[in-house]
Amino acid sequence: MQETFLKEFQERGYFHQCTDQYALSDLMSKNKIKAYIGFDCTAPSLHVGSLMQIMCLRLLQKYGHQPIVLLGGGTTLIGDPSGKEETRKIINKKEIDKNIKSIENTFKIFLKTKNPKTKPIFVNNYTWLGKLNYINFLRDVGKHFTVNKMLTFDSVKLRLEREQSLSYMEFNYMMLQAYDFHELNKKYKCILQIGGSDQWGNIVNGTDLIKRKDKIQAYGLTTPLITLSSGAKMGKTEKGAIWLNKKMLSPYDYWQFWRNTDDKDVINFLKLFTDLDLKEIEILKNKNINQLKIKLANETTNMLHGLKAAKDSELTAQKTFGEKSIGKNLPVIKINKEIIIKGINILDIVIHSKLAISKSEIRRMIKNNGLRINNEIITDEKKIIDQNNFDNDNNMKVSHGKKHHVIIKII
RNA sequence: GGAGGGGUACCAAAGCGGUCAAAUGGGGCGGGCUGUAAACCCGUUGACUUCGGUCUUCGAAGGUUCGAAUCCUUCCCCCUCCA
Repeated sequence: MQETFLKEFQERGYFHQCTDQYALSDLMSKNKIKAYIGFDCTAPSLHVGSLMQIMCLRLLQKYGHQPIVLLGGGTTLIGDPSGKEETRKIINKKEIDKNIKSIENTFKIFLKTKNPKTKPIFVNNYTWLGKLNYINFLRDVGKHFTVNKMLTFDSVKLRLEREQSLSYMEFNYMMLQAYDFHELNKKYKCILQIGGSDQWGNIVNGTDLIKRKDKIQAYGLTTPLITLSSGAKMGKTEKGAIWLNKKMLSPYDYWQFWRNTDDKDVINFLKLFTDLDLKEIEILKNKNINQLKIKLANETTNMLHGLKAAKDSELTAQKTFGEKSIGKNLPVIKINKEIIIKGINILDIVIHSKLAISKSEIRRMIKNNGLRINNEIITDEKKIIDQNNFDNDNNMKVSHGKKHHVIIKII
């Protein structure tokens, strides 16, 4: 079998379902196509949960196909009920537009933008959805949908079964997404939509609509939902989402996220989230698991934040966890010289460091031996911090547990 | 519109006049073991505190009471059945 998009797609573990695998494979090995993935714009950044989709777009480029990135300015106004147990809060258009700009920048990092044949086409479905006329839409598009069938889709069925309310607005979401596909097909000859497995229903509706309305065969392809070995959903952690944006999550924290991957997930993640050759990964398998995690963290961080950020993060981690010294990529919090000369209570300086949000929390940390200054466990909540706690470079390290460290620097 | 059920901390869920800052489980955080892993064990999980206590919290606002998450009134929201 020749090297094709679909082959690597499967080998890397991106494949879940396809409307017609063989026909699509055939088409894609003979022609260069355009394929699209839609993204929600509910936040100013995507998070790791969307990374696999982004990797799919990169793979399209690798094989000479052109990705269309649909930023759902219109559909985000409605809210996709797929995979959600309850209605999301509705956000306004202004906010969405701001989010779109920010997210678009992320794509420009992940995707190659030079080659005119494969550079991503950015579209915002508000452009066409915003103009729709209700009566016309019902006549043109609505007639192709039966409520009987719509009720059988998981996004609807699950809500009904769980007795969670589903508004009429959300109920219409799948029609809008189907219409998006039709629109992109008409405008750009886009023939394939890719999405997470929870998008299957929405995608199939799109191919159906195109078939009925335009008599064109379009395809749908879905990726599996990635859950960690622990069963948790990818992308959301205790501290919040793993954002693909350095303003919202520092490169060091991003690196740490990957560094802390469960043993059982490491090889899969190398396949899913790095560009490493599959043969290379095969060889790497025998390496020390912690070396592999570092490799994974370096590759992923490099892809998003650049080589320097990846290397700095590795070095900082090495210093922090290996030598227990101070690495430069740790977050730095500044403090005024006068405050330190006077002396400041340990509780106040930890609040200042943002490692905790309340003094009670710090008292608890101290009680549980979880707070350290320069690697020394703090046992007295009345301790006063002054110049003597800082090194020659005016730095002091504050640690919350083993993993959370901050540098306090006198200015 | 009618009848019923319900809204409790991050989530689920108990409590139904004082012993309630509120059982229990999950999640989170910390500690131990280890490899910055998993599993397991232990502690902790409203805020402030001079560690004596003080303040705020059981959908919202009022009221009864020495005392309310618990009783009453009004309002808001959710669910089920009927129309």
